[in-house]
Amino acid sequence: MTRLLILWLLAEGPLHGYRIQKILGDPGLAFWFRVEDASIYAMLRSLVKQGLARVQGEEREGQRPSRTVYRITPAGRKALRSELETGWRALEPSREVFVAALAAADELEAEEIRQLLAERRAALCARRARLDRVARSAPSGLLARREAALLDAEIAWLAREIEGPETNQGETLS
Amino acid sequence: MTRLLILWLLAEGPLHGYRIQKILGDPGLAFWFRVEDASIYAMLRSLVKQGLARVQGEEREGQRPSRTVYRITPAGRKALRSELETGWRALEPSREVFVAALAAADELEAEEIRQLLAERRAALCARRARLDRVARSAPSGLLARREAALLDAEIAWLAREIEGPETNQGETLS
DNA sequence: GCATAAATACTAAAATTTTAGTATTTATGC
DNA sequence: GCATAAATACTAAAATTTTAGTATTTATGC
Repeated sequence: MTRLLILWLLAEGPLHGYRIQKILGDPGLAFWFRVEDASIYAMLRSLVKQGLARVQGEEREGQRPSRTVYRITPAGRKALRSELETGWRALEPSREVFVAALAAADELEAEEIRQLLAERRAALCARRARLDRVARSAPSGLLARREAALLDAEIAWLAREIEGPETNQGETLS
Repeated sequence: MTRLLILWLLAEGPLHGYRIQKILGDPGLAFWFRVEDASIYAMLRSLVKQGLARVQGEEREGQRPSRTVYRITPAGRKALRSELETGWRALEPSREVFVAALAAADELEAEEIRQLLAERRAALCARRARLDRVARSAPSGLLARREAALLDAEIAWLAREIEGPETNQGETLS
């Protein structure tokens, strides 16, 4: 994912690692992605090693440390296209810890679970409210509309789990 | 996530790596998680290193290679509890390549996008059908009901994106 | 004007995940 | 009965991600 994001940014013009840090840290993008600073630099080195990017040169502003500027290569553009196609088609299993925690629900008691689900609902509602504020600066409307649909669905599901066992007639929480 | 899953399985009794492989490979679990074989062995070594598990001994069946059996330690049980609590609370940004690909939608043309979205809808519908078959053997009902809610929401969203631009009056696809 | 905090531009090492195997043993088809 | 495929139980190395920094420069508060 980091690879795809960085190739995508480089496709629009040469950049240095720190600039990429700032771009990905902007609320419009950080809402969706979390890429550690160190991963950016590691990925840039890896792209160069694979011939997908190359060092364009060094830049310096005032007395600040100098910055290494990277530029995408033609091979990098091809790689971006192919990563995009596989990315669009990818149906990956979730890597969320929350999903693993749900699987292990039998380790917790029903009341504890209800409490944690309520906490999650509050957190998701907060994220939903933030989404409305960030949607305008989203890199793509598709992304924002999908996120809204998924958040609404999960919030509705949580409400059913928290309040619903009676209406679900007799279904247990785990 | 691998850490949480393996601690969870070990909490129910001593296991060898290959057994964990088989358990996680069972359709009931593999539907939700994808853990590479090699990660299991690496994680077991890491758990031992951190004192969360220990080697109980070697087992051997017939002429097959011997298996190293691991057992959770009290520290491991504590770690499981704490991973569970943080896992339940975790609100992680997605690591799906698809999301990055959506962000980079501007690299593709509208017609190409429509095509890819249709493919995804088909793939999600297939997964939705499989879910109905697997739900019974899910490690927790919470997991299955959440997945159903999210899949339905994404399928509905895709339908809107694919067919809807006219009804969305003038909204563009990206 | 001086102390403290924040920003700048990174790196090194550890942890984890992925890719690509290995070498043997048992099952299966003809 | 023999060849081939599949299962068993893993390992090594590369790629990637995370954690925890570094050393300087500029901004901010009093």
